[in-house]
Amino acid sequence: MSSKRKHPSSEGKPNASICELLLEIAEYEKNVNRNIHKYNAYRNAAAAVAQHPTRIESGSEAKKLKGVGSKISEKIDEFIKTGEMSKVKKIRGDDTNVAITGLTRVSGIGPAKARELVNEGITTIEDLRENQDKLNHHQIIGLKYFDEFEMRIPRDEIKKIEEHLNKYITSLDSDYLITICGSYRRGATSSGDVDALLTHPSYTSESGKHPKLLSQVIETLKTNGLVTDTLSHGDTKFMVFLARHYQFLVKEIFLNTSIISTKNLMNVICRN
DNA sequence: AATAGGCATAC
DNA sequence: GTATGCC
Repeated sequence: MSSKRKHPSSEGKPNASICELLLEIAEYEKNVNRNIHKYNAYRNAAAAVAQHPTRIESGSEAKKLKGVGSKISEKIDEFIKTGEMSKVKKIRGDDTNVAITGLTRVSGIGPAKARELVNEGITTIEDLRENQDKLNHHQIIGLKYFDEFEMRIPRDEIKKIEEHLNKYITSLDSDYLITICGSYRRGATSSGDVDALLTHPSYTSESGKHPKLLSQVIETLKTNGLVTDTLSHGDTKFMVFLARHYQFLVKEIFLNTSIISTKNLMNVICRN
């Protein structure tokens, strides 16, 4: 009897390294070459490879998978024989690719903005700090909290955030309810951000929009020091940074939080 | 694993 | 108003 327990490294994902390399090429095609079709092709191939239950032994074996054609199977073959893909080696050494990928780490900067900046000679985060006039509000906040944005948020801390959010919004109206969704709701032990759903029994999609209500909520969270910066703010959805004070107030960290509408709720809840 | 839709911005 | 980028 082979163990019931999974062996994540060997048994679980036998082709993980091939998969990762294909995804790296996919990102390159999207971000640098604006080639969404090649991007999709590499993503499809990576998904097929990831799904394959046994270790792929040759390019021709890979080619049998739906989504893996001649070019990608050649790359897989090269990897199996030499331990690397020359294409990946090349894109890792491509200055433009490195710059674009780096700038994309800033919240609010996607491939299009990153390309634009690189074309102007702005290639690093340091360059960005000198050229904030080229950024919109969201991107400036993304740069300001660059490090905080990349932090993971432990589950038990999100639980505390949920309590704080509920405490403050119920002081506005006791019928408000905050529910944390996203990866937290799916049981993750840590999350990249906090997705919060705000509901109230009297304010539904049937009862029309209530643009003032969301403004009140944000105002309250600001007054209590929980919200420090606003990235976007509409009638039904807003994105903010939340401040969380560590013990002794030695350190503050900021969390990217989006408060989502009932429509988006379906997106958040349905992915499992 | 992939997608949907709200908000910001430029035109 | 419409299109695009971003999350």
